[in-house]
Parts: sequence; C-alpha cells; structure tokens
Amino acid sequence: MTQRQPLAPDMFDELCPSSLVPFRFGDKWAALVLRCLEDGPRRFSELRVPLHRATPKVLTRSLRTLQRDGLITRTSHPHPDLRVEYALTPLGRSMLTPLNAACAWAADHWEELLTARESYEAP
Amino acid sequence: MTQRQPLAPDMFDELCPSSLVPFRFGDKWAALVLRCLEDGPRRFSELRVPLHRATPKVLTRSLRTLQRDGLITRTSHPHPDLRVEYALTPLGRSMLTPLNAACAWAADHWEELLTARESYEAP
DNA sequence: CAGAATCCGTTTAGATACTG
DNA sequence: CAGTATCTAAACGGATTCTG
Repeated sequence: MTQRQPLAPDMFDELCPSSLVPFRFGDKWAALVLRCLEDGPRRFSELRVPLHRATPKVLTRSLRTLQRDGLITRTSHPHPDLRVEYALTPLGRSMLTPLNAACAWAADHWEELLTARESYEAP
Repeated sequence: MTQRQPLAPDMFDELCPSSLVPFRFGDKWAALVLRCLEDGPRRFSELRVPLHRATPKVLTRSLRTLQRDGLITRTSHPHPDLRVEYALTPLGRSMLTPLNAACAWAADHWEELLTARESYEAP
C-alpha cells in the first residue's frame, strides 16, 4: 500500500517564489502535477486541492498531455462509484530527478532573480 | 580571452528530438540561448545563426527577459561600429547545471516519449 | 549591426456553467 | 466524482517591413 502524505498547498500557490523562476516543464501545471504524484497515486479531486489555481479544464489538459507522453497513467474504477487515479510511470518518475534538480536550483536562487528584476524595473 | 567554439546549428533545429521533450526553461528560446553562451560571449548576429528559427523580435524578447532576471548581461560597444555582446552571469551559469541535467534526461528518453505519443494517437 | 514596429494567427489560461 | 462545453482575454510566436 502506498503511504499517502498530505499535500502541501503552499508550495503550489502562484505567489510561491518558485513559481516566479523561469522553469516550465511542459505546460504551466505539468511539473506540479508530477511532484504531486511523487508519493503515490492521486485522484482527480485530490490533485485539485493543492492545484486549486488550475481549473478542471486546464488540469485535465495537463493530465492528458502527461498521459499521452507516457509520464503518468490514468486508471478508472467505475465501481462502486466513479474513481479515477493518476500515477507516475517509471518514465515519469525518472523525470523527477531533473525536475527536482531544477526546483532545488530555484529554491537556492529565487532571491537573486527577484533582486535582479527589481533593479531592472527601477534603474 | 575566450576561446570561441563554432556553434552547432543542428542541435537547435525545431526538428531536433530534444525539442519534442516537455522541458521549457522560460520561453521557447531561453534555454537554447543560455546554452549558446556557455562557451563565451556572443553577439546578437552570432546567436541568430544557430537560432535561425527565432525572428529578431522573439530572440530580443528572450534576451531581454534573461537580462531582466540577471541570467545574462548585455554590453554595447558603439565604436568603431555597433557591437552588442551577450554573456552569462554567474547566476546564469549556475542555471546551466539543472538545464543540462534536463537536456541529458531528454537525450536519454526522447524515444520513449515519441513511442508513447504514437501509441496514444493510434490506439 | 542590432534591433523596433506592425500585423496576424495560434496557444494558453481562466471564469463560468453544465453533464454522465 | 470526474470531467466537458463555451466564452473571453492575454500571452506567445512568426512574417514582414523599417530604422538609428
């Protein structure tokens, strides 16, 4: 069984500094989705909690693209009630390595980026 | 003095497999620009050779954004004739580490991505 | 040389409402 | 629950033309 950690919504807020850093893996939400799945499969509604800024439409598109590229799987259980689970494939999990490296760089350097932006805006 | 290696245009073609991989650092050209500057400063016209798919407008925008974020510098030498050089800052150079890690992942896995896409399109 | 200006089609994202 | 449908606005990207 997969131990489900609670997801931390704070990290996924648009105001989070890491969102200001020029990394985009795929579309706007793809990287966040992959990281949400790091600790195990998640239902659509579970993903919506930390990714509350994403409307169902854009989240669905992100999920479809990731599925198309073989990075995640989509498993539907119609019984007893509709239940859809998304999970990382081995390929998707392997992508977490460079993705997390990028996030670590962002965490280390976002102050410098913000400082540079401010001094560029107001010279 | 900086030893200038010739830039390899092939790597930057839109048809290059790495372009099909879902990594985007900043806008469409940002990552490519950073890699072009890895071996030393480049003039605007020098960048246009390997990045020939980018019009001057979009290339300029990429450069401005990278400059705004403190990843590259822009140095203008008006004499004897107009000459503008772009170079990595230490911050920009530090970003090459995760960037190159992402490119290495892409180089290792792009066949899998393409295979997944094909089997998704034509089930 | 190193861009800026303009026009234009595509893509992306969000809000809102609705459905099997 | 897990989406889809529709509309709108903004961002992105490219082609072309012009300029200090």
